[in-house]
Amino acid sequence: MEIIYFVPRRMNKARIDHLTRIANKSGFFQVTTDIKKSNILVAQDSSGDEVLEFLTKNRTVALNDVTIESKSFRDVSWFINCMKEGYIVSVEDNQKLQFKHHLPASKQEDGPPSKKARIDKTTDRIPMYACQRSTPLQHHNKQFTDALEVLEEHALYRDDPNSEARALAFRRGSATLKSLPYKITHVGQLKNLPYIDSTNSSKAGHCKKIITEILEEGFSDEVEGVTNSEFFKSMKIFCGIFGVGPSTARKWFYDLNLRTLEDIKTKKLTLTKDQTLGLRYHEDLNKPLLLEEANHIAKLVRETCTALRSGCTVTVVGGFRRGKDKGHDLDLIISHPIEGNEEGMLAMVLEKLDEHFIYTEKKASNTKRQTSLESRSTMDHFEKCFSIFKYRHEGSAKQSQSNILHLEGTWAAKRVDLIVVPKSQFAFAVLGWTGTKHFEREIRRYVRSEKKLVLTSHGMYTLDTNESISADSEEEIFEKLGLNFLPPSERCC
DNA sequence: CGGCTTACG
DNA sequence: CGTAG
DNA sequence: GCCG
Repeated sequence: MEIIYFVPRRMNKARIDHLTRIANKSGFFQVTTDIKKSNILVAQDSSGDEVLEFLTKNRTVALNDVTIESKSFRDVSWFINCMKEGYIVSVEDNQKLQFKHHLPASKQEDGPPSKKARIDKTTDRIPMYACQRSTPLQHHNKQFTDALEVLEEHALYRDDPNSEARALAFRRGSATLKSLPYKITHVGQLKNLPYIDSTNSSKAGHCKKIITEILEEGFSDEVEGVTNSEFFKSMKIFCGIFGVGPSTARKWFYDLNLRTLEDIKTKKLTLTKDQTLGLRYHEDLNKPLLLEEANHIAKLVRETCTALRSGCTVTVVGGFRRGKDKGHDLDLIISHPIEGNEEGMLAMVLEKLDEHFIYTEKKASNTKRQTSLESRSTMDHFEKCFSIFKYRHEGSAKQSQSNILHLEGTWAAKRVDLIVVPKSQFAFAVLGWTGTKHFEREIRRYVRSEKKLVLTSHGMYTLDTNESISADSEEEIFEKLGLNFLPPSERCC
């Protein structure tokens, strides 16, 4: 049983009464108004120094009764977390109240999340575009971003003409929080955050309401309601099928009253080719692709490519390039240091690895395949391929898994995307296929509206005259766009 | 109130 | 309408 | 839904 004292600084009586009530009901907290009897002080929007100053100024306590050594000083977000989890959770570093003279002792380092370049020096505000900010994979506000992304997903499912734009707004709010190098612990910290706290409007927007709700209650009624709704759950299942998007899923839900994966499988529906395969391999395709498996496939493709044409490069892009250790697919860019030497590689590699591919959906590219007559007519010039790859599991000899025996010939279907590009487009393809999806939208929006240029995964062009702007590396593209370079691991918005 | 990434089948 | 970052 |  922890004895806690709520510091009545920046918390009104009603708030403290409420917290006291839920604490005393918890079974693991006892609230006291006698600070000397407490072992944990809980405060809001305050540093440790501010708490000490407040207590002494209000003569709540004699100086020696409360010291840094004798009590634990914690932010109210820790308390809220405990109430949410139903037990006393460990204190995160950013929930320990800070004392200036203790600074050098513990924390100058804050772990993986990067702290660099987050405030625009001229506007004193976090930059508007996610491509101007560092966004690490691991961040401090998952509780809030998960909630906002549920609303984003829900908006995409809804049949409202403005729903895509609303979904985008939720994603932008989420992306702002992911870029913060600290955890949000009180509403005051939301001030001026792009896509969360409007500078103009005085009334709280939707994103801000959700975050506030979670700060105060530990959860959001609206988000919980959406998550548990039959509509959301069914739409999530349906859209989890390769080849099925919101439109098809809505028809199944509303017109045919279907709800579960079983409904889809048993009902004889008219399915597209993608959907048929999406259903057939649903279990495999919805199991995560592990980094080790991805590297194995990449190695096979790389060896095949270099054998076909020496000098060929095969680059892992997508989520794995950003540093993820699992993903839903593998994205590979095939290229060659000599312009033109990449031509025909996709067809060759698909033929060579024919028995590894269950399904291949090939796509051409047009953009500036110049002088339409000669190169256009010549052939099936495909340069993109979305495939389902037959991944054979490795050595069944391993004894490590007690009962699970990997039989020889056991395999799983995995999504693999192959993209072939000439050297001149390589940097743009790498930038365009490394993601995230939101990062791509943001950098393209920035390029168009701030630089009057158009950015695609093939190149960059002036908006008015359509002149091409070349680049040989991602760094060069960022540089030409006036952006600080962000390594892939900091594009996780 | 307009705009919201871009390109492929 | 669906796919991709 | 949020921004200019």
